[in-house]
Amino acid sequence: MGGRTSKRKVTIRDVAERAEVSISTVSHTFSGLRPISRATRDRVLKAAAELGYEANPSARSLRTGRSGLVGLVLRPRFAVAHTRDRAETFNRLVGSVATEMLRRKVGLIHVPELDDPAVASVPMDGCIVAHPYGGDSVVTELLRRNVPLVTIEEDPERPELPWAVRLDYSTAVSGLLDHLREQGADRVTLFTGGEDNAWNRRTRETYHAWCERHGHRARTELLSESLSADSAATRIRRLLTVPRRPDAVVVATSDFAAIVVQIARELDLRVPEDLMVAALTDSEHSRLSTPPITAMDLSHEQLAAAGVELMLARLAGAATPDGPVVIGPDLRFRASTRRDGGAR
Amino acid sequence: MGGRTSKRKVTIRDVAERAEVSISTVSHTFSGLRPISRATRDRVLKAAAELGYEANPSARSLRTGRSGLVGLVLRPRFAVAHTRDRAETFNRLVGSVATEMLRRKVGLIHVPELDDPAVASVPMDGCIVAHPYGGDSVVTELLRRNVPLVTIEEDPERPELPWAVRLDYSTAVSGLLDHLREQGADRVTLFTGGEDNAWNRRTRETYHAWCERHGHRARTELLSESLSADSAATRIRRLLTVPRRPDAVVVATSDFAAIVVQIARELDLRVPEDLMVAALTDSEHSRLSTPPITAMDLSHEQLAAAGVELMLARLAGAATPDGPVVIGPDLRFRASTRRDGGAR
DNA sequence: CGCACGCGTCAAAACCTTTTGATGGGATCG
DNA sequence: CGATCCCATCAAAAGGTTTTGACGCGTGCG
Repeated sequence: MGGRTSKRKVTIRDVAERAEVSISTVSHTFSGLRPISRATRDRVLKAAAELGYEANPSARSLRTGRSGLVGLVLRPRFAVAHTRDRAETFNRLVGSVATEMLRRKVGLIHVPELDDPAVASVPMDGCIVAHPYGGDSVVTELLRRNVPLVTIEEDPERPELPWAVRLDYSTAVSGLLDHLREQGADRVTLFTGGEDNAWNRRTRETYHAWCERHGHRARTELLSESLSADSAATRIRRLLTVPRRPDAVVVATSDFAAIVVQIARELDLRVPEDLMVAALTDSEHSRLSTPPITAMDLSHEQLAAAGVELMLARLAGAATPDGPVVIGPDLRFRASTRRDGGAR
Repeated sequence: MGGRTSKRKVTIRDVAERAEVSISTVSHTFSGLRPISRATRDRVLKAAAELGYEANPSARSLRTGRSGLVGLVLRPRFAVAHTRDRAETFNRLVGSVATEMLRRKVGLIHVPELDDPAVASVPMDGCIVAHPYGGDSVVTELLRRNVPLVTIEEDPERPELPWAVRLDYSTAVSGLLDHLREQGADRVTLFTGGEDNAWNRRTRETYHAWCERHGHRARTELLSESLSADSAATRIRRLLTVPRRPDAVVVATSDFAAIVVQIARELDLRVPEDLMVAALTDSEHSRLSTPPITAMDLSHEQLAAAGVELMLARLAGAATPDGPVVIGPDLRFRASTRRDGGAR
């Protein structure tokens, strides 16, 4: 290496010396907080450019108390999940939050760990928590630390937090159930997920309310997200060979919905004629299945955009909103629920 | 709010006062750099817990010169791309880097902007640059700043940088061309992308080398990634209605490959009998098309895993490797190139 | 002519850590 | 008993920035 690139970083002091001004003058030149004469400014700018000066971000945020960075925590640690369904959800969520942040030129940090003292904590001005659990410990911790918080989907135990974006499950899930009924379904069973988050809770609630409203006998089965494909298949097979089996199932995850379709074929049940299948989240599984599976798309992109906007507004000092921003999930009607052949 | 949560953050000084020890003793208690007696340690730990002390990350990294964070820059600003193809690529890449970093409990920062002085720079110990352009300006800047750098895919103008992960296009693309030839293709045209990155360069080079090796007349057409679907369609239509039109096309992006299939149908060309189609990147477009399109999968997950591992090794002080880590892309043979009906 | 004020600049404080040389006391060894 | 060493702790420096009170000088106004 040439002697050109020395190990030591160039600091504001180096610039000041070279421009023959004080340190504070250099700072003011960049911040514009105090007026600087034209001549001095030019000298400082020239010196800074020649030296390749770049303010040390740690020193800056130590002083100002702000880092210009926003944290992101994904609650179900999708990362450890190995199913393609969850990977797609994770990727879409992370990708769209990142896209939104990049567009606004604010740095985004994936927070590795909040509790573990062995893991260095990160300098963030605020934190977005996506898909918190009920009474989520990460939310608790962030509240304790006074870190401005925005949640994507609510913490079901903290409906009072107004800085949140949430999906309107009530309308969408009712719409889906209405559709199944219209298509002739009589015994709709819900295969719900086991994680305690808004998605599972609200869809379940809506299902029960809808059943009550329509005098439909509510029937739910637990199909934990953590099941392997094989265990899920075994369990599904059992659930479909029961007396008075359902003629329509709404499955939480779309990979399990695809398995339902597969098992149905195995059992010589035609989809949708003998069994309709719908999923409460959309992914390539539902789209590539034969027949393609009706699904509720969780609008991750819209959730992310609204969440980021909310966070930046909050950091900019906006007033506390009255309540969460509400986004409508999109229903994607496909062949797995259309007995009439797709007129809709 | 109760007076419990005061605005001021609790610092190491508060802990020291409460535990009636010096500041340095508190620091040593946590770092373990110097021995601390059992009694004192307990007192300090208790005080810290009661106060909810958390070291200020900025102050820490100012002092130590390390932040424990790794930056990530995606080079083609996929973010501004609106095609689903690019969104999927972006999501997969970002998602798998994030997954890999979370698994290792190191914070990851999406770097919003490196050149723009108006955008605050970020505290990172190293930076991963994915899919750099030839002579990439971001790479230049990072080298100038002495930031430890790892690239995912090489900067084509800087083949000498050993801290890199790259794909072995030579084998994969040759394999794809061999396959087309086996299936009876005689006039293979390459529809290449316009961006100057390793993917476009290396695939083009391999194509030309392969043509030379087999006495095949090389024919390439530029199909810029930035074209809208409509403009791409127009251009593709023209390219397929030329005298002595190709009987196989290898298309850079999979969304354009899907358009090729569509136009072929429009022109009454059967795929693959009259025209074979393959893509140099895989996405839902290629999988959902009818017929499904043969594609080269860019193994983003493997690239990400290797890139992250390389970065952490570098930060941990590993020796400079001899050369880039090489990953093999996966060929996904599908109906769009199988005249023999899928025996492979 | 005297006073107030605005402008451009400077010096110093503050932000919170980690690191390191120094210190004092007790144990160990010759 | 004196010299040596180790252990636990402390005080102070250093890291690079932003912010703010102060200062000197010229200008405008009464």
